[in-house]
Amino acid sequence: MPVPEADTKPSWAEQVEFGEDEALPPAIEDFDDDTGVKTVTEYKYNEDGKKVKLVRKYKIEVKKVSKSTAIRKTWKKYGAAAGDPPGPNPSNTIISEETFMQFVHSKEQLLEQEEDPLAKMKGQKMVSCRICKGDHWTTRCPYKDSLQPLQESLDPEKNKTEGGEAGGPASAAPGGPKREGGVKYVIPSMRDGGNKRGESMVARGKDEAATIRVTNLSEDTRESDLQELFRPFGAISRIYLAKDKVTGQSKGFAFINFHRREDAARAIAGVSGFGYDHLILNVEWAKPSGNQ
DNA sequence: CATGAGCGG
Repeated sequence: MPVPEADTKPSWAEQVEFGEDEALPPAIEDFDDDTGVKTVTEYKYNEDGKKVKLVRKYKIEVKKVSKSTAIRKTWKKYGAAAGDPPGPNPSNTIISEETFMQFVHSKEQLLEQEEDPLAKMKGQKMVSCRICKGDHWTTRCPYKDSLQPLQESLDPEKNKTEGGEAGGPASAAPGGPKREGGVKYVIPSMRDGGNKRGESMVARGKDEAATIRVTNLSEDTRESDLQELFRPFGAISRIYLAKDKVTGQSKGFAFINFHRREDAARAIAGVSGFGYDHLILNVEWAKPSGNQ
């Protein structure tokens, strides 16, 4: 007598004993492209321990996906999910609301967000150049001599009456008759927004950074004496001998501006420690004066 | 001993 073949399916009682997840058939998803209705069929146990079939229908808003997403959708499932039907498996996947990410495009932006807004204010002048928008006064703009005359020559009238809108190279130049087709010249270092931070230091390197300070001057030293003393090192653009405003008495130190920084450097090397009158001179690079 | 003055917005 042949033994009846054992049923390959576990009995209902066994299924219960195995625990809920064990025996549940996988969920089935079906999507109708025409109606946009997704049907999800899944099996669960309700509170009474009864196995129930749950059919849910969703009206799906069909969205366009990116090309790379579309390609990913063609991938076959693998590993533990190899046997799953297409689409997300509700037993291990939750479709939630769209999550938006804020992308940071530069490190500076990131730092600005993290730093205390007040922290980055300290030591900064709240000033914006009318010519190049740099953080210096218009009168100190490194491009004052090149950019502004150019703007004025392009548009002499409008530039005079400027004052409504803040006029930079972008907004001041296109005011005239040719504004639509007019090409605004932007010097190379200022293209693409420029680098407002680095540029002022570079510009300073031209004249201001060629300033030396001489201390330990005797009180009867005059500007003309300094001129004689430093002239051999190179062309001097300015000499300032600090004096008391009312008495005119020398304060014993002076600033010498050279045209070329190398000359200033040689002057420091040559004159520092030099005996002048009854004193030994001290010469160093000058620091930029206090209020700029 | 010691870091000018002036121009603006």
